[in-house]
Amino acid sequence: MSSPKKRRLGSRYAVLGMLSMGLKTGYAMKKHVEGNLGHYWSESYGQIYPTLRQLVEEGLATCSEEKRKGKPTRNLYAITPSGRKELREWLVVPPEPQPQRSELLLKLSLGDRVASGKCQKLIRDYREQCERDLSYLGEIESALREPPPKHRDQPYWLMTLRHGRAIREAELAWCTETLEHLGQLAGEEK
Amino acid sequence: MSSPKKRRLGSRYAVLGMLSMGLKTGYAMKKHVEGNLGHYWSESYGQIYPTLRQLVEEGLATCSEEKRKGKPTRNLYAITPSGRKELREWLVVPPEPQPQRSELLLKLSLGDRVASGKCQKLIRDYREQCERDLSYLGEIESALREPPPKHRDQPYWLMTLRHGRAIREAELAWCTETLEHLGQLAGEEK
DNA sequence: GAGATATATATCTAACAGATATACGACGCG
DNA sequence: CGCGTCGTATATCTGTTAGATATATATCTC
Repeated sequence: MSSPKKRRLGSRYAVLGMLSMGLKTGYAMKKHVEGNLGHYWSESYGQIYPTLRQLVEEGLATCSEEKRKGKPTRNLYAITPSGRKELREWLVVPPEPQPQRSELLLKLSLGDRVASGKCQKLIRDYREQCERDLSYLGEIESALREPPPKHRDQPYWLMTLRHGRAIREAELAWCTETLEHLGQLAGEEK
Repeated sequence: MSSPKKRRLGSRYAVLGMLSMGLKTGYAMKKHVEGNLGHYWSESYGQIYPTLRQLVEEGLATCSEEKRKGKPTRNLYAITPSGRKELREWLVVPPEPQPQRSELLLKLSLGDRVASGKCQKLIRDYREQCERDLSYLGEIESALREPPPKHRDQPYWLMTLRHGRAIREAELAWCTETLEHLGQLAGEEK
């Protein structure tokens, strides 16, 4: 009885979280994910809109129509006290290890099947991606630090940015190391 | 016309890759993923078995029944030349950035909504997970280095292991740093 | 001989990514 | 002025995937 039920429900709490930050429309949430959370979260319309409807059904959010002259009517959502309660309860549950899936590492692990130059290209492309990510993270960080507004969540956002930076820098170093190893491997088989 | 179609199909190529390593049954593949690939790949029976059947349909693999006295009949699979070809073609395609989803960072970014001790617990639990991962990676690595067999893929497997190590060590350092920041935050609000 | 563990196959549900369809206003451009 | 494109906003569809469960037999352990 009382099976543990490991459903993930990430979208549900991501949406609740954005409601708790004051975001009001599904569209705004999608934009926020793309622009600010992209380095550690992703969300699609296909999850956001049904989730919002479900949250309203369950009483965790409310919805009101805003009719605007000339523009299409839009739905404005807001979190309710029970929504805040459920969010807080979820926030303190330690996350279980998430399934890992790195297409890059899967490809690299099968590198013996292709010419060695192809593997090196894979790693070089990835290194460039990491560098692009790092400059993107830098942009978000300066935007976040600059003006005086100081959003209440700012210190926490900085922690997630530092995480992104730490990971990307470690990957950069790994790319360099791995390119050396691949070079040695190519040399040996001459 | 000719839309790019960004289907991921990771399971398809993971299974093809395992066939190319000589793994013969769905069960063996699942065990291999759990025991050796766990740090960068995951796969479930629900993907492995239908994928094997589909590969046979498409001529990328063959299947033969092995009847054994006393034991249930099992299906033995093998990769075909066209299977190897399709695998090699996929291996050299640079992976597109994969969707990121870190439940830990999502929770941390909303840390303002809970008592500061709860956030610190989240990070401490995660740090322990990283330490467990590191010792698990160390076990795989020593098992891989020890005897003389020297599987042809061994050098590539070591590269993926070094990746896992690099990431976990970076996360460990980030945990320590983040715990300090959280401590300062808790102190300020006194 | 009872119960747990390992081998082996198969299938279901719900969660999720990515794409597409629709509609309207604003903006730029020649 | 008309055209295309971009930004706002909502909605839905398809295919991929995670995780759980059902089944059956052999072997190992107490």
